[in-house]
Amino acid sequence: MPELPEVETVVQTLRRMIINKKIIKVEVFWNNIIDKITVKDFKDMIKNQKINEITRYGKVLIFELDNYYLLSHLRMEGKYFYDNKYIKDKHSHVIFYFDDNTFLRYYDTRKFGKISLSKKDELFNHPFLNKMGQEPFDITKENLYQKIHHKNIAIKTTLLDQHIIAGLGNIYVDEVLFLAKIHPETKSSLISIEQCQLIIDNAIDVLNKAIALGGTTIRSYTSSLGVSGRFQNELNVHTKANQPCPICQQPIIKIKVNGRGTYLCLNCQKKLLE
DNA sequence: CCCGTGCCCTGGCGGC
DNA sequence: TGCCGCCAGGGCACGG
Repeated sequence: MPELPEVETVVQTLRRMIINKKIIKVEVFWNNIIDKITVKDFKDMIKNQKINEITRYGKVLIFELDNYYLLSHLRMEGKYFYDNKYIKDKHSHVIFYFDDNTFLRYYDTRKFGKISLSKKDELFNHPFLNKMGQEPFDITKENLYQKIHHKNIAIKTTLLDQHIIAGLGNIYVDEVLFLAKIHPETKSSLISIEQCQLIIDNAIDVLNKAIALGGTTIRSYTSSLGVSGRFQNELNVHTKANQPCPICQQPIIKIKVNGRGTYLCLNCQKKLLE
C-alpha cells in the first residue's frame, strides 16, 4: 500500500518521464476511479493540458496542469505505468494519451484509487486535501497533542487518520510506534506531549529513510512504476509476526487494531494505564 | 461531535 | 485439482 515514501518515489520517477508532456486525450474504463467530477467533465477539462509539475501532499499525487490540478490517490494498489505504445489490459482503468505518441496508464487491481481535478486556485479546498493534517515533517508536538488528547481511541487509529497527520499508513505507523515504544492500543488521550514529539521525530526518521531507499515493497505492491524499494529490509515489526524483536528478542506479535493488522513487541511497547 | 461498522474491490490463500 | 469463503485495507458514508 503506497504511503508517503512510496508516493514520493512515484513523484520523482514520473517527473523524469512526463514533465512538459501535453495530454491530447484520456480514456476512462472504470468510471468510479474518477471522483468528485463527472467523467465527461474530466475528459473535457483535461484535453490539451500540459503537465508542468508533479508533487504530492501526504499520499495524494498532484499533477500541475495549465489550468487545473489533477489529484490522484493510489489507495491500496494503484500505480502508474508510462508506455511507448498503447497498452490496455484488465486492470488498466485510465489511459492518458500524450502528443508524442506515448501514454500514461493508471493500473489498479482493486479499483480503490481515485482521480479528480481541481481548479488552479482551489487546490487545498478540494475534498482530497481540504481537511488534511500537517505532514510529520511540519507538524508540531503542540498541534499533534491538541488534535489527539481528547480522543478515546487507539493511538494507532489516530495516526492513520489523515485529518490529524498526513502521510502515514499501516506499515509506517507500526514502525513509528515501535520506535517510540508505544503500544498501538494506547488511548490517544493518554499520550503525553513528550510522546507526541517522540512520534514526530521517529516518523520523520522512518519516512526519510524509506524515501532514501525508494519506499517499501511488500505483498502486492511490487514492480510498479517508481516503487520497487528496499525499505522492507529495514522493517522492525511490520510483517514480522513470530520473529524476534530486534531490541529484546521477544517474539513480535500480530493483533487487530480497529480492523487493521498490527505488529508490535509486547515487551518494548507498554500500554499506558489510566 | 465522537466513534464503530460496512462498503468499495479482487487476487490470493486456507480448508476440504 | 477445484471450488468456496474469507481476508487485506484507505477513506468515507452512515448511524447510534
